[in-house]
Amino acid sequence: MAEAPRYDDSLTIALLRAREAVTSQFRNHVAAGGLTLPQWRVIRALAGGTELDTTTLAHRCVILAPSLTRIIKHLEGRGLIEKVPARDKRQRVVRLTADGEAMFTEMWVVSKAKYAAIEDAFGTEEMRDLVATLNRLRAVLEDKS
Amino acid sequence: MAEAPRYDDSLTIALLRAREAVTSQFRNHVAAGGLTLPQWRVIRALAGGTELDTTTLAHRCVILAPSLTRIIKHLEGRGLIEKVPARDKRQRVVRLTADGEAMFTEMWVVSKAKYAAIEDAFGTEEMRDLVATLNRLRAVLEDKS
DNA sequence: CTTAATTACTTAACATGTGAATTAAATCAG
DNA sequence: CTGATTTAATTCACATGTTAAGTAATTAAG
Repeated sequence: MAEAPRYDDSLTIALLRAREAVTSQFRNHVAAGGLTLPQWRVIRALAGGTELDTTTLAHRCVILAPSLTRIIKHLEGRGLIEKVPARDKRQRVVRLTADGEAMFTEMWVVSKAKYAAIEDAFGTEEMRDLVATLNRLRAVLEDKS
Repeated sequence: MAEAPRYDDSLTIALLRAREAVTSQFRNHVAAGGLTLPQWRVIRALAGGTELDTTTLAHRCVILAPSLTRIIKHLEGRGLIEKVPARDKRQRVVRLTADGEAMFTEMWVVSKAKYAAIEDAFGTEEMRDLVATLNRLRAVLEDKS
């Protein structure tokens, strides 16, 4: 009979749960603005007049290309982002519209406060350490490949 | 003009990337067995003759109920899990079939080795600390609610 | 015992995750 | 300059994430 593996101690499960715990702190807020969390990540990445192509945007927001195609279409339809002509005509470069910047500015106030509250509850130094540890884990795994 | 927020230092992004880095170590392996990662989590949770209702299973595997409904239907159709009569007729209690146990046993060998390799590359103690930290983060956030 | 409230799960609708195949544009070899 | 290769996005097909609504069974209130 196969041993019944511990599961609560699993790194995979711990990461899933932690991610859910953190993102759920923001989900209601961005939903009140009619956005999903992936959509909000895109808005945030473009804030402040930043112009980005799809590949860079996908990487920064941790969204796969097919999903990003749909999200861009959606946000463009809502008038929150717009295309920018690019030298390389294969690329789709986008930026926030004035409405998009306004949406970001309005949401960012509360979003930043929520992030600060998490930092406050968990510990500023502990949080910085955790992010560093997570990035180191990623670096180690990417080297293995 | 809104300040352009740092993004690589974001806890949310770090968690997303770390989760992706870890799960991607297993995705190809379970895909070779015709399974997705959520499906594999279900199989694993039921390994060793464990019988579980949908709610408990959903919690342990970090899968939402509607997704689990579909996954159970899928795995049952493949003959890897089966229903168990329950006193409470609202509940759906399931367990692995003989085929399901065989599938788990076969996949678990490699899966366990891959997990050990991660532990080896990242550090046993560091990994235990990381899991503990992630669980503490979750506890802190759940208290805030 | 009967009905209201609760619980466990399912269904529905839409958004995203994921891998494979496609299309269009840029780059490269000859 | 031409054809082969590579690159950037998109499209397709299917699985899961997410919320809200719906159904059936249990429990609780009277």
